Amino acid sequence: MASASLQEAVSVLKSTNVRMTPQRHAILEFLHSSMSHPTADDIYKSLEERFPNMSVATVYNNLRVFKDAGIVKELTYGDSSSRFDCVTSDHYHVICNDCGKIVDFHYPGLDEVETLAEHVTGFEIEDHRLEIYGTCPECTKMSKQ
Amino acid sequence: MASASLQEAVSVLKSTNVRMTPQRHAILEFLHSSMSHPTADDIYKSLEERFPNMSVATVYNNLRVFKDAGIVKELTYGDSSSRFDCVTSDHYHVICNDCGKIVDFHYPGLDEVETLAEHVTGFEIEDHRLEIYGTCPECTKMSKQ
DNA sequence: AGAATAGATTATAAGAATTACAAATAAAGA
DNA sequence: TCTTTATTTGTAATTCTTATAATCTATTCT
Repeated sequence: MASASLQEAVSVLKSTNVRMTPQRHAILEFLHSSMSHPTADDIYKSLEERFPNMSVATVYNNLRVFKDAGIVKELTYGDSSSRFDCVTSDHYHVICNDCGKIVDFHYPGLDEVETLAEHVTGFEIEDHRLEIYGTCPECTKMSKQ
Repeated sequence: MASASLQEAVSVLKSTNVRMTPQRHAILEFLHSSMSHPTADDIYKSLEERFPNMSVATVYNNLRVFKDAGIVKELTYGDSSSRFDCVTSDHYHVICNDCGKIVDFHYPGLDEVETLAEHVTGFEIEDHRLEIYGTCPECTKMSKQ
């Protein structure tokens, strides 16, 4: 299942003038296999063994390429590093305010909101971002002790 | 109307053990008068004349104090600076992918999403963030020329 | 009011994340 | 295979944000 969406991502890239390099493939592979919404540095470190000479710049460059191609999303968090998530199915993120854990949350896309925003603001809407914040069960338990 | 919500913010702060200083008042004042979701640096620069000796650290410190008190929200954007928005009524943001313009968009709160997320994930949900991305009318016009 | 206490500000320096740049390298099509 | 052009690399630089310690100011207690 991971390999299917990975193949899809690869073919999306091929359809533009983006070349497939071993580094790119490895980054995509890691993103698709990982359920943990890794940071750029996570990716860099995880590929250190296979690509001892790879530069951090390569990771950032390619994440931007993937973002522009629409196959990867960036989740930003003020001071701390961004996290990256491959676009697979419609899902949102529930994030713990205490420990930072990110849990996927499946919910139908908010098309209605996009449509209304389009009418009200005159923008050509392309996308939206929804995140839900709270305290995860583990941290709740901790704080009650 | 700006002064009413400003007064409210001030009294929220007073109810905790947060002291009201001239700098804090000025930062709050600017946030409430500004419709532009300023960055920390915008705030710093705008108060340069009135407070020639104010430190950038003071701006950041106090924005954090305000965030913790729940009267200010931070909007984060990966590489670029965070923007800050005073919490007034229920509204979301529509953001232009080209020029970065931020437009307020009034929409009823997504309570239903929060409730469902709570049930599905077991989190104690506190909050959510929704942003809608697209191209503003001006940038759309530009690109069609 | 005056002294003590706790909180706030300032200035600077450090830290971390991300990008810019130029040279070297490698992919894809002719 | 050869050529063109995208990509990688390594490093330096930039930018945003925070840590720290000294100074200052507001509040509390007597």
